[in-house]
Amino acid sequence: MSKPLPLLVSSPASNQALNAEEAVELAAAFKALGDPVRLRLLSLIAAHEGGEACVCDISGAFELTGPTISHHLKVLRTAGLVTSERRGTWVYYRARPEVIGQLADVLVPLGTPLASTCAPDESELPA
Amino acid sequence: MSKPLPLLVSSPASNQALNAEEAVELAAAFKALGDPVRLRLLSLIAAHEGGEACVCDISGAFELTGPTISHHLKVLRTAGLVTSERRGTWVYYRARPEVIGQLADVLVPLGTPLASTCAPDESELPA
DNA sequence: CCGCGAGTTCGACGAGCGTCGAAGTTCACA
DNA sequence: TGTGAACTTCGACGCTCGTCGAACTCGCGG
Repeated sequence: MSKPLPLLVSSPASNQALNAEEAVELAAAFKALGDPVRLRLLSLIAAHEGGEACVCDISGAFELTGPTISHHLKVLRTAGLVTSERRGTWVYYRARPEVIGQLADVLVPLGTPLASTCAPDESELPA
Repeated sequence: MSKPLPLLVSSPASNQALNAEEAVELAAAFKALGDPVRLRLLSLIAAHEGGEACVCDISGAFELTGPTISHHLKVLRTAGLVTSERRGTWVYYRARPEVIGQLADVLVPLGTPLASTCAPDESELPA
């Protein structure tokens, strides 16, 4: 693994539409969230005491085999949504708030179509 | 099509982990966003004048055939992320802020593992 | 050194997804 | 009435994905 942390590069400024490259990066992250198991895994990790959890802590919540859980965790890790660290016998996973926060930042403007810069007409000026 | 608007049912309260049902609903929406084309489509629709766009307005941004664009729009519509309305010759798409906002609301607590509900002081290290 | 428990990797199988061309539908306009 | 434009639906093609069992790696305890 020589992966230098897949931090997204999406440019900060815009109620503008995403360009193709940004979309590819972001879609990869959203795709990782597009599975119920992975979404719960991430949720369980984030909600766990100390913000981290080892596999044995959370695998009991699923009726899936070990390899499958491991596979999903790998997808989350490759997408940059979690980090993993081995400590003795156990491997601990931890969410990456910066990356997840970027995804939320992308959704917010899509959920507020009329806000921000747009046309300075009579709509709703922030005074 | 007898689809009564797939509004998500996810319960509002929780820095708690998602349950299985919530995860299935939310993952379906995230999966719809897990494709670069669909992400850009949604972005283009939301960024378009008036918050709506007809297919011919946005299909030029892709090197894809009409059927493919139509397919992706259908996925977005089935996921509840957009609505469509025919007006004369053209079909106009519009983002659904309530649904998209729910997705953002799910990501925010995952991106702020230590914050959440109580504990009004931001003592980062509880031990 | 040896065995065990925790996770990961490997290989395979079926289901699902993205894409296209062709055909169908709906509306406007002459 | 009929011709064309704007989408959508249909059927098909490869490729990807989620899942599993088996085999492998790593670290601890005896």
